[in-house]
Amino acid sequence: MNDLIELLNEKQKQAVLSESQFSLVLAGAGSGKTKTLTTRIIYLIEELYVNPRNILAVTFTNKAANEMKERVCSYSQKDLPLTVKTFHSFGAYILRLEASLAERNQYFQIYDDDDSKKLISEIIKKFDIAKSNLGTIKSWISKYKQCLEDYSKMEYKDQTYLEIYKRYNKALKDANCFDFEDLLLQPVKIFSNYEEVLKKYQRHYQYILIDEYQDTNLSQYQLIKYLVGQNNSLMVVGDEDQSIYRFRGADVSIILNFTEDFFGGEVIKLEENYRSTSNILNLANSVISNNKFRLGKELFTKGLDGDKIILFDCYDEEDEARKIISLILGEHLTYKDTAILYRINNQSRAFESILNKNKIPYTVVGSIAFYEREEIKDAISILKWLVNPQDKIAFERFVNKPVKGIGEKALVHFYEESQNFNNDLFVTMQNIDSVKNLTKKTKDGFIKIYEVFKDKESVIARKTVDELIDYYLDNLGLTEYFKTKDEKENTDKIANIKEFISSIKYKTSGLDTLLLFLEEFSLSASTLKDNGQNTGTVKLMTVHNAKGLEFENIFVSGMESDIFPHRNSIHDEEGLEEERRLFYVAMTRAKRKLFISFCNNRNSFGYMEQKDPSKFLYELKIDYLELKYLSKSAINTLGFKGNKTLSTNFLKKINFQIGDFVRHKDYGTGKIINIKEKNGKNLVTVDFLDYSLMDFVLEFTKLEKLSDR
DNA sequence: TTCCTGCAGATTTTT
DNA sequence: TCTGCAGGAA
Ligand SMILES: Nc1ncnc2c1ncn2[C@@H]1O[C@H](COP(=O)(O)OP(=O)(O)OP(=O)(O)O)[C@@H](O)[C@H]1O
Repeated sequence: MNDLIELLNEKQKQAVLSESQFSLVLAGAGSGKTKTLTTRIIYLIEELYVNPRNILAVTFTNKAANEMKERVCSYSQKDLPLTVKTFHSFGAYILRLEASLAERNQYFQIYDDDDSKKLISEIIKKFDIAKSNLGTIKSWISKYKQCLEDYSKMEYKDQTYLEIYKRYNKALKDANCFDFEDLLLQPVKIFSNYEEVLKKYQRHYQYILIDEYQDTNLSQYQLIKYLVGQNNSLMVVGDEDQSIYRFRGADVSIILNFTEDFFGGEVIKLEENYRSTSNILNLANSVISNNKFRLGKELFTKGLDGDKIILFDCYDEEDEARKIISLILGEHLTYKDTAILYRINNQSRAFESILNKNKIPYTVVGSIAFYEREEIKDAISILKWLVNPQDKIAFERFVNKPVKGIGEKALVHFYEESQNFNNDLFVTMQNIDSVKNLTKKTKDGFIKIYEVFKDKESVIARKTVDELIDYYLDNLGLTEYFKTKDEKENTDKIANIKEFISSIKYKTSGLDTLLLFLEEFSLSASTLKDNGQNTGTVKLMTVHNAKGLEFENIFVSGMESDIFPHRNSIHDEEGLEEERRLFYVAMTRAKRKLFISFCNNRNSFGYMEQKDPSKFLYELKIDYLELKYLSKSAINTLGFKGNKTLSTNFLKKINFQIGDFVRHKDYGTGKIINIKEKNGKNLVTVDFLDYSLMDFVLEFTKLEKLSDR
């Protein structure tokens, strides 16, 4: 144990050994907050002989939770029963045990945003509300739950919304489901209503530790406030400059008010950064210091200056991807130590396609796109409905697929009758004769479904999760349905299902495993596929997803106005400052090399749009920058007077040779017949099939290469 | 009442 | 480029 502690600096040690009941570690990026928290857990177990059962550690993502637990256990070299979860998975865990106190049973399922939206859209049909308001209402409801149903906190007040809210919750209850916000709200309600239950959990979790406390929202805070009783110890760590989840209700003032909320709390500040070179740190600091709403803090490193940060501009997003690739190859960056970060998910497209073309292995981290495919959602819905036959949203995904005459109206009659059977849709099918107004065809459809599921209990007991998916997709006719679709529309649905099935780790049969699988899927679908096969790949992710991570080499891409800061966040100062914090988080992920790029044009909905550099780029201090790959015009625009010349060498390296076939957006396909230098740029001559010869300045033109080498 | 097709409109960030 | 859904055919 001492060996571990000796590796820490004085401030970190102070935190690990702290005897205060409440303590806050407030420190900048890369100062070892997570490491300190983890070491403290080990210290509690190994030195203070705290029973691991009595420890609750809360992390921001499930991945971080697994890693933290893994670290603690590997130090002790055994599987310890400590609880490391996200707020949401902790909430789900409590609800699973106390479901009846929240009017559910233990088989409840968790609705994702899509499911919630479907439920809401059913409800607003009965109101005079346009479909286009669905998104607004969904976020209103989320917000209302996040602030613990405090109507005075809602900016927009509307009695109709409240009425919808009531019906929505009733529908959730009838479906025996919770939405994501419920996972926090309902435990808080339980704790406030049932004192003896609260006491039980207070006794259980004597030591509570929370990472990334700056991104806590009110319901999470209240949950902790309840859990921390007279005798509980609490340590939180965070950095107000890294608060980036305001859109989810995160409130920085919660961390700033810590010493008042938890009276007498000790505050420990870590000021030494162990992650980044000093150029990276200084550059990041030059940006974040533009924020007004911050405490301001010291952050230094004893490390090397390191390389200067390379700032470069690109013609468009594909050019950006190509340049990043040539930098990765040119600078000999190891794939696995390299991450490309971006503001919005769809920026990954260009990177993926160009990385693919160049056969560079990559992993998109935290992308849920795969799990949002029709076939995957259908498979999951079947499983969800198997354990929870009250779930209409799940039922509707497969009940009429392939078509068997069960439409909207038929379902209305069916659901009406289901109320007499405790909303159990399986039992309702069993009693299909009592459903009125069904045509013969429709009724036969229901009977068909019933036949497939009538022995579901024994099938669940017998089959593993992957076998269940296979079995029911086959029997419901979905496999056949997808096969036909694959052929007709040239999709890969069957292949996707195969891939999904093979990624399932659970290999035992039975209801318990199924429940476990579904809970993990609902809470962290995006990390499911992270199965160790991703070593040796370049990582692609949003900046939000990079929170808490570190890489040797970081590319921060798409630093353009409207994207970063995002156009929807620039209307108030707080939004803008949050975007700046996001940029700060992005830069401080880098240990050794940092690259920042932006495009002068970007495709959006098939149109090429001209782009301006992000306003944050003007805040970068030139002392820490390497501008050799930045175009002259960009140097002028950004007001960098360094006046370095553009390296033509760099661009040549990327690609084009005489003899290459290329495609131009307007002129079609052609062959490069000449390349020459002109004013420091590359002038290419292309012989187009449908046009005559054309000259282009390579740097200013989008030419797609058709053949490789 | 169900099914199919063409077209308008969409993209912030996530547990 | 992709997707959901309105509107009309069956
Ligand atoms: N005392 C130390 N000596 C050497 N390395 C350290 C020390 N403390 C932390 N580190 C290293 O510094 C890096 C950053 O640590 P950690 O991720 O815990 O920081 P953090 O404050 O949680 O960062 P962030 O807030 O940016 O997520 C890690 O690689 C960690 O191993």
